Amino acid sequence: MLAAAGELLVEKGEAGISLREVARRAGVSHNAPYRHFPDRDSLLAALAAEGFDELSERSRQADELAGLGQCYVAFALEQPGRFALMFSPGLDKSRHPELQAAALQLFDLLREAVRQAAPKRDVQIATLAAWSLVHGLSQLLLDRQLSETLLGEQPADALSEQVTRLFTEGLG
Amino acid sequence: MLAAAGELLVEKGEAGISLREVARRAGVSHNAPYRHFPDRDSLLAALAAEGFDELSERSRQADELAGLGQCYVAFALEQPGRFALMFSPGLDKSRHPELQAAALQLFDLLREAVRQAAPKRDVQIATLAAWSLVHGLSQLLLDRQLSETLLGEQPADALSEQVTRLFTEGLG
DNA sequence: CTTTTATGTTGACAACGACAACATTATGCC
DNA sequence: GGCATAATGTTGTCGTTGTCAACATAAAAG
Repeated sequence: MLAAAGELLVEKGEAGISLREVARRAGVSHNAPYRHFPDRDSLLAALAAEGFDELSERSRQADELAGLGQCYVAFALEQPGRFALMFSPGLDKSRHPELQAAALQLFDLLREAVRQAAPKRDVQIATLAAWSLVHGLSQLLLDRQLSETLLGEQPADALSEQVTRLFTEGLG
Repeated sequence: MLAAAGELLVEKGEAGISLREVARRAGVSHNAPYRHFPDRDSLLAALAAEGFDELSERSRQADELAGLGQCYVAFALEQPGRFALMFSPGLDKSRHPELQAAALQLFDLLREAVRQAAPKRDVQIATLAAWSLVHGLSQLLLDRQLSETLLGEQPADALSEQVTRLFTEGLG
């Protein structure tokens, strides 16, 4: 189920995921998914949680704060549909505890990296700022219409590097 | 139509907007909306464009860069549904030129404010960073599950003030 | 006054999420 | 082995939705 839904997510985005099409791709009847997920939102939540887990896994392999930021932006650009789903306002994290847990795990990682990079700063504020920066940057880069007109032709990873450097310089 | 859709947006969010319910609230038949919008996405695009226009209007009344950032975050918190819609990944801005224009107008405003606040910086990078910061901050604050656990009890506007100040200090 | 245009209506269709009832398979226990 | 229980899959159905087509009406233009 999750594999089929993942394909759909890549092909058509969040709105293109229907339980019936998932079932069709999995080669089962139109109601089989209900034996694994109580409703459509729960399937989406599981997909989103997968995303948080994968991003956490990748983040663990980045050593410093700047690398973690690059990691974040790179993930968003590689898997735009998954990224959008992870922060979809329609998905109420409070009703899907395993999704909430997966998200918090990622943010704990980020907080630790910030703590190590800027021990003198208020960790709360600095973490908030760091996350805001990489998350907002990802969103802007994904919004291709805006990025093309607003930000010339530079490749995305160059931009993300410059922005994150501007930030880490400001911290020190 | 737009008024009825706006109500629905506030009450149930983007996913809760159906053309038929909009028609119902407007007191017309289920297909009347198609005389004004070719499809559902076009109605959403018009709603989103309204949001960009309103935010641009407000931003014009803020004088300095920091105030503009506060303005952005405040708007997102006041009208979460509208804000989410404005940046909904499902809405292809390239297929709705008036939406794209409304969005670009807002970003031009931001760029001018950045140019004035930090004349020595690379305007492109600084604007990108500034937008990323306020946008990401808005998203994090809207994601209540994350904000409650990650950021203690501080009121949102206090957080946004501290974060924007951290950023403007870093610029100078 | 007539023609065109804007707007609204009715009816239909396929797809969807969700529910209920039933069938099948697997698993654990004796 | 054999049987009970849970897990999983299926068929059928309902209400809702987006969208299309055909038709009706009102407003505006000539």
